[in-house]
Amino acid sequence: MLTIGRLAAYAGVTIRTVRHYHQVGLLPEPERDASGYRRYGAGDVVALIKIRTLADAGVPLSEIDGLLRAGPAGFAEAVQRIDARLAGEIARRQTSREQIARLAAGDVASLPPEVIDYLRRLRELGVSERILAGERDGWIIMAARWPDEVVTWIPAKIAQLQDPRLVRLYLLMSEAVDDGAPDDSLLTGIVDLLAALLAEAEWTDPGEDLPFDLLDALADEAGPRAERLRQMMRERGWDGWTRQRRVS
Amino acid sequence: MLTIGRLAAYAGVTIRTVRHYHQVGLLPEPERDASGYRRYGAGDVVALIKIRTLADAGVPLSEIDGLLRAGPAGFAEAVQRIDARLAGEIARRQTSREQIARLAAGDVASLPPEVIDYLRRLRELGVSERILAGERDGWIIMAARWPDEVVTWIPAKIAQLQDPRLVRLYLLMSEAVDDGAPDDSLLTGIVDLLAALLAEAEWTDPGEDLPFDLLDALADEAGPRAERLRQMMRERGWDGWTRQRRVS
DNA sequence: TCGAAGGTTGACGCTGCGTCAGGGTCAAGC
DNA sequence: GCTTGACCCTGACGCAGCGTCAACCTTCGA
Repeated sequence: MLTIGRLAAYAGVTIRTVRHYHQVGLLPEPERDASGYRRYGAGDVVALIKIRTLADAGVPLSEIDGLLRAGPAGFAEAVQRIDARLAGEIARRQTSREQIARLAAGDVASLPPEVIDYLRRLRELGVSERILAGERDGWIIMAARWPDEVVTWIPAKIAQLQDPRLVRLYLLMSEAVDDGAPDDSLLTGIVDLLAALLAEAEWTDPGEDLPFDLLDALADEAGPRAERLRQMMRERGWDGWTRQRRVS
Repeated sequence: MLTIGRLAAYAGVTIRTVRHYHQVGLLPEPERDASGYRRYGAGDVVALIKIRTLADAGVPLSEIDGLLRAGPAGFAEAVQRIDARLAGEIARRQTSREQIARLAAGDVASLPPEVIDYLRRLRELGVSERILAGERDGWIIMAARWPDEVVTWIPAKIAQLQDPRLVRLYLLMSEAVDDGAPDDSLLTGIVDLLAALLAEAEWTDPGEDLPFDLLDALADEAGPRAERLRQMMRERGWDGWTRQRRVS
């Protein structure tokens, strides 16, 4: 006759595990001795080992009882199911590993390499890190919702960078955000340039259902200076950030 | 300004998930409007997407906050840790798959192939399934505790099967357990044969710390007939099942 | 004005035990 | 007979990451 501790030791589990199996009905409660101790027999050792064998193989406890009672056919079928589940879990973790590998390479929010490349170009042009962070946030939102489309927008964005006036705009804005207290002439220069570019060409509109309001809000959240610029633009008849429209 | 539902939709998560992140402090609670609704900004969308990116990559929620605040070095180190954890989980599940593959082939309690082979030989000799089940249970106990040693005992066991008297003993016992009410002459024959074999040669003793008492108990749990046999053996001066000793 | 759709807090459920609290029991040495 | 240490008992919370009620309030469109 065995105590619960010796039983557990034979099967290589903890006492708590044995009691848990009693609780869920996986292992029947044995007789008690006069002092209330559980007393086990050799058959319990075998039963417990069988349970552990299946549990170690990844079978959920809730299915083990059925498996032990199943015939060869049911057993084989259940084994199939469990193997498929394990395979799925492995696959999920493998994609996770690829994901975090990409995260380690890029930044914290896995963007497609094309976007990463576009951001790199901006940085090389001397655009401020603050502006870059805002750009990246915008792309993060877009990439989350349209992961396949964003990469198709990139060539046009890169082509736009050929225009030295746009580059100059970016640099002026960089100066504005990095300078503690930019004078009004800088802001005026930005607005002039922006208005000129807008007047010249309608921006290519990549789609109607895109969350421009959200991206605009993102820009506005950058701080009071952004709002000031927006106000100045509105005075010249333009509204919005990511899709400017003529107003008034 | 976004409601919780729209925020959740942007990030591709459920409302419950967003609230959970608030609860654990992963995402800061936003302002409320007059009616108590949470109002989110675009920055929250970005923050939530970043969180989900890491969570989808298998990062535990408790580590995500630290990761988002970490510098490149800390980030890389954390990524290393998480990747190692994922690799471990994958490895565990792969061994699980191998395990259940073996279970599907053999029986419910993965025994080493040598033992499976030994049991197959017994079955081919015509030994009863009931006896076989008992034998298998015994081997299960042994294999659980001495997985490496059991395979070394098998050759001797197989060699013993060359003795036609031992085979005959097995068959007589099979008859005894399968027959509803075996007559005493059958039991006497078993005891005679067993005593003769014992008298002739000491069984090879595979080790001192083996749980003979447990195996004996296992045999006894087979039912009253086993106890009867043991009693008859004791009358002839032998005790125990798996390691018989002379008594008196 | 009404109903559907969306929001609020609070709480339990799931897996497989680990761990703590607050005891009783057994065997051995003094 | 007493202490000590190793066991055993029940009961209950905790863990990760939400899903899923329940019971109620708000907003919006017809």
